[in-house]
Amino acid sequence: MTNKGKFYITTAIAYASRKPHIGNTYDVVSADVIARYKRARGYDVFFCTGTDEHGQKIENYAAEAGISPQQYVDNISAEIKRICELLGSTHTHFIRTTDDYHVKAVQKLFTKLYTQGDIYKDSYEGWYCVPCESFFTDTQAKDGVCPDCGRPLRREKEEAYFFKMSKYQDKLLSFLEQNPDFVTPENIRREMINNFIKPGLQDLCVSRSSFKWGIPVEFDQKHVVYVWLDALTNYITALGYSPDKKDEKYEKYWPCDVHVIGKDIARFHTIYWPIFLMALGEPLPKKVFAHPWLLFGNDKMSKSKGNVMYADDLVELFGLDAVRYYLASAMPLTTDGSITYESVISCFNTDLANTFGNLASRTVAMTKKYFGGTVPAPAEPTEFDAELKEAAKAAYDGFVENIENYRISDAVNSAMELSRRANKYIDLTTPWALAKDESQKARLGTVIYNLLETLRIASLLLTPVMPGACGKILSVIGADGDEFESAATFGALKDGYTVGDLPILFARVDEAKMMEKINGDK
RNA sequence: CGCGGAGUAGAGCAGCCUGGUAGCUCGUCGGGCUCAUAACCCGGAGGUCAUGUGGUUCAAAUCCCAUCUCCGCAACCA
Repeated sequence: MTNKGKFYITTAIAYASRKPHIGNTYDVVSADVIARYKRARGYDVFFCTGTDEHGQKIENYAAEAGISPQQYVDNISAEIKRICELLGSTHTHFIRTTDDYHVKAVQKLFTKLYTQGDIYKDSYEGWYCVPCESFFTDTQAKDGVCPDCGRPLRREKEEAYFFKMSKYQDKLLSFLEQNPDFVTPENIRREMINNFIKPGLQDLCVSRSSFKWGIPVEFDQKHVVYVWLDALTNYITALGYSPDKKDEKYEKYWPCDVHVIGKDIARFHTIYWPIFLMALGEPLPKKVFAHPWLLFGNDKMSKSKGNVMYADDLVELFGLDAVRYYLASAMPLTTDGSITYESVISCFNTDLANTFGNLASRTVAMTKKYFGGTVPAPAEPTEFDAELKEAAKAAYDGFVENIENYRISDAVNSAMELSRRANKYIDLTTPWALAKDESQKARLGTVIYNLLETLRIASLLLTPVMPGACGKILSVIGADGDEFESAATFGALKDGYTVGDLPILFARVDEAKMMEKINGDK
């Protein structure tokens, strides 16, 4: 496989305050699908995810739990890491903002920005809740009470360091105007330009002195670095970046090819992050992919609504491949996606059990029944064969085109479309009828070969999404070493191989029974 | 008030940029097949594409304008 160069992909780091629900993990799954795909194409992939572990909220939660903030984030971070692994994430690095190398790099970079005049000392003013020890914005505090505890807020001031956003505003605007592809989807870019940049950027508060749980400012120890200068810089510190020395890894992988994030933090990634990098004199990332949210039905998932779904439960009920498939296929590009147990069951039965799993099952079964399990060599093609080959080509092209543009659900659907087409091919060619006529043996061989080959192609395409099931199929039909790009060529499957046993990959789910089980567990 | 989306068959979505017989999945009704996980295949029914019987055009879901409804953002909560 030829090396196509490097590919650096990141997810947003998860805030280590609470256990994440399935919607929070979409980042990781979608980034993992892309990372696996890129690796399969021959890229040297660096895939980074991790946890954001500082801040007032964590300090408060730790105090409630009666443990130190460090103990608290150790627990949550381990839990988040476990969930990433449970979901099959193939990240190459898991960063924690409490990691020593990150802390040191952030301190140095803060000092550098201060020394060069991008950071200055002033005071921060906002609505403050004394019991919660938290500041809130005007919109958050619109009723004059704390959005967390409901008690009255009061106007407070504290000393803080600020970053001069205004200084880089024009540069950022022209960058965004000249790089319309920087943000996907495009509407986010318009929103940022119109709402924030054109009216004039406010300087950003980058330190706090009202709480302690954060990275101390080197030259002014009563301050800790506040949020974004700590969190966003993970993308470069993970590669060993520090203002005074750039690691070899940094030189190799930066700039980032794509930051996968939720749309809610688009502002920080398309405005503050590029500006921080400009100030540091480093190249900007190539793309920010801001995906929509995964809603429960039509509602935002929240504990108080009792509609939260977790990765653990879904994987236990449906299996890893199915959960990944659902997430990859159910998320539209610009509007929010939706998940319910019913929709997962329906997707599972329709796409995975009936269409894809059953295609694999019947194809392998016919190979055994008609050819003793040996992959037959193809003979003279007919028009049905040509149509199937065209469909395979279209599936490959569609998959690649879509995934390269981060249209993951469209990519998945391209592959599934091929499976549907193959099921139709079986009806058109009626192999069971051919089998009754000895003179049709060669024709039957061609049909079975074409089906196995189609199965190989569909499986290769879907491997980044469902590595388990697809890997199993490929190994059973003797194609487990095949490169992704061989899916572009119909006929790459070698004949003469004896197929193995294929277990039921996706056993149909009885919706009523499954719902009973789910509701019983609650 | 501002900014960004969305409004297309019972449900979920695509199509809109680059106008030209309204498409996909599920569901539903009818038929076919038996290799397969009661799966698979074919066909039917079902939409005045939010509204304005608005503008541009030979032609508009697609471009323009106005209105209505829903959602998100509105800057220091990640």
